[in-house]
Amino acid sequence: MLRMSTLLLRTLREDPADAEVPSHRLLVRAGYVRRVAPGVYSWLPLGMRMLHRVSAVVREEMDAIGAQEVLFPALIPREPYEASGRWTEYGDLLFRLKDRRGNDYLLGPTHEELFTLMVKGEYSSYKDLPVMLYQVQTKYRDEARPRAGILRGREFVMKDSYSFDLDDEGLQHSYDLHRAAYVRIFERLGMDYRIVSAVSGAMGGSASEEFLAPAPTGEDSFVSCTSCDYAANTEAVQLRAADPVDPQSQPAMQVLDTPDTPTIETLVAVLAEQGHDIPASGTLKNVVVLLRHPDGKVEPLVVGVPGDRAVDLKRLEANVSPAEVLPFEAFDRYPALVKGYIGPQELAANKIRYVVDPLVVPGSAWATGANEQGRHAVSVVRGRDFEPVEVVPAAEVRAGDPCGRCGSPLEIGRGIEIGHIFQLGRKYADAFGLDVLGPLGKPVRVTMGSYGIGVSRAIAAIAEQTYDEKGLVWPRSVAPADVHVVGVGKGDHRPTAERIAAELEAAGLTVLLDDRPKVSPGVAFKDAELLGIPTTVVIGKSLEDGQVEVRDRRTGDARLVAVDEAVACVLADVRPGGSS
RNA sequence: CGGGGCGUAGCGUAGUGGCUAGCGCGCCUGCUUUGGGAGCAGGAGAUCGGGAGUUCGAAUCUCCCCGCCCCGACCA
Repeated sequence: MLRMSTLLLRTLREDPADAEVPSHRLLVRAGYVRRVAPGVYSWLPLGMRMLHRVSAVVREEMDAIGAQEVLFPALIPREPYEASGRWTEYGDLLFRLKDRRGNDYLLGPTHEELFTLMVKGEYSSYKDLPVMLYQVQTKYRDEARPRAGILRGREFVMKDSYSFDLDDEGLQHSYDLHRAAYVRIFERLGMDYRIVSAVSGAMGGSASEEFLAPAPTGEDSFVSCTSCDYAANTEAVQLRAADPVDPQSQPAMQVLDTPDTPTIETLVAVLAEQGHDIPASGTLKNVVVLLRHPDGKVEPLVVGVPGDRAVDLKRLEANVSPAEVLPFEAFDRYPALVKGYIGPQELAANKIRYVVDPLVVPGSAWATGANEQGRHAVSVVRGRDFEPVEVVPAAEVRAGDPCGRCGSPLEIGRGIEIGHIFQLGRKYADAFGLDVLGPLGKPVRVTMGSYGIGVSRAIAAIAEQTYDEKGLVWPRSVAPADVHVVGVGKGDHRPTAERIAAELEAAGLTVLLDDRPKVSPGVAFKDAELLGIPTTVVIGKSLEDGQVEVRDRRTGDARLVAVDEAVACVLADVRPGGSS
């Protein structure tokens, strides 16, 4: 039994000044977590219980698909990450440290390397596969900007698992098992979630899906179709583009004097004055970014998008991964790039890479820069006047854009990434030479999948989805206790509260008992609401009539029941099916 | 990395050169109170982020440093 008289818990009457998002504010106020450093939090007893409960759900479902739990160190020597290339690829995101002898170590951001090495070290036959391993462990990432409390921390608890298969078919099977397990996990956690297509990103590999918890404070934006079941991270979305046009059917390119038109807005106005009625969506905006490749090489990249849209840098970066996108400023070193008047016509001749968004379809005609100060060109046609080296989705996606699958309008939402599953392929198997001997006596290169759930983040995400103006409102499956027993007033209220609490505990429930001496009813009620335990039993003035009150935190519903029926009544609420 | 804001007790804050740094919450002692963040009385708790400087006198002015929070990472 959790007794509030002795529980390490102090609720705050006021919001902490440094917390903005609801989950952060409430988890601190309700005494679940405390900040130790930016993005680094301590978990107090109630928060710790939640970590345990969420982890338990995750473990049960992972075990159920046959995954085996292991535990790797968080403190890892440099060598494995050197071998995979991530010692450099991860850049500043990696926490690095040295031991007393000057040897390099890191705090693990994810553990592909060590899992791969473990399988390589223990297994050597195709008969050993497939195998799935997982751990629940603390991860470290030196985020540029930790934010929102435990939603994006630099230290966080993650379940990561990895599958090892002989072939693509096996990988698909392992992936499907994980996907189904994740569905069960997030259902059991009582979360609202969406499965969206994702870009596999820096990890390499092919199929990839994210589990997003829709919430206004989420950092990811995703689109979902209003008529079919297509949903995707905005970075990965495929829009329906217009059909290609025959370039020869377009009028000839024409260069115009357009003084003082460094922006799309000014350009459209000046073109209109000159009799060219071209909307912003008919202009071609050419944005220069700096691309940094994994080998350290840096080059400018010009990206063409319709002028009425911004370049979505996250989407661009996701689609040029593993290269990194940086702001470009060195116009003085590239005279071919005339700031404000860039057009794609001469970029190839100047050996500058030019890519376009799929919205810039083959044969389409555009008004764009003429690569001279104060001049633009109209009827500049893809496939005749310029040709991109590649088509890269990079334009901002807007609500109402056509679904790539069915053409219906898309809607946009924000979500918190709580899970990510993807088919890694052989990147790490190649890096470490992970082979097993096949049935024909020849080595077979193993193929891998990688699957993660943010355990601590899930707690914050649940808070974001369920809180109300009074405080936290936990789903039963993760709440730090099943029932909160509050005894207020004098006389025999307290002994009765003790008795009911003991009976509830004997029935197998986790009970939080407010047995603090001398707290006023108001304080006890406010705290109960702030803490968010799903059911509260109030033993108070109605005891004179032989009744106690059973409250539902989520609905606010309160019922008076006879003292003798209180335990049965609570049990019926906590375990609706009557099972244990 | 850029921009903005902020550092005063465990938490929230007041205090623009002048006496012993004030208030609320929380905490301790006593009495009263007990269905919606109780009352009275007494108390503990602060190197005012750090350093240097100006001054008879600095939380307050100057300089440097450190830390934190938020926003932005592009608009050609």
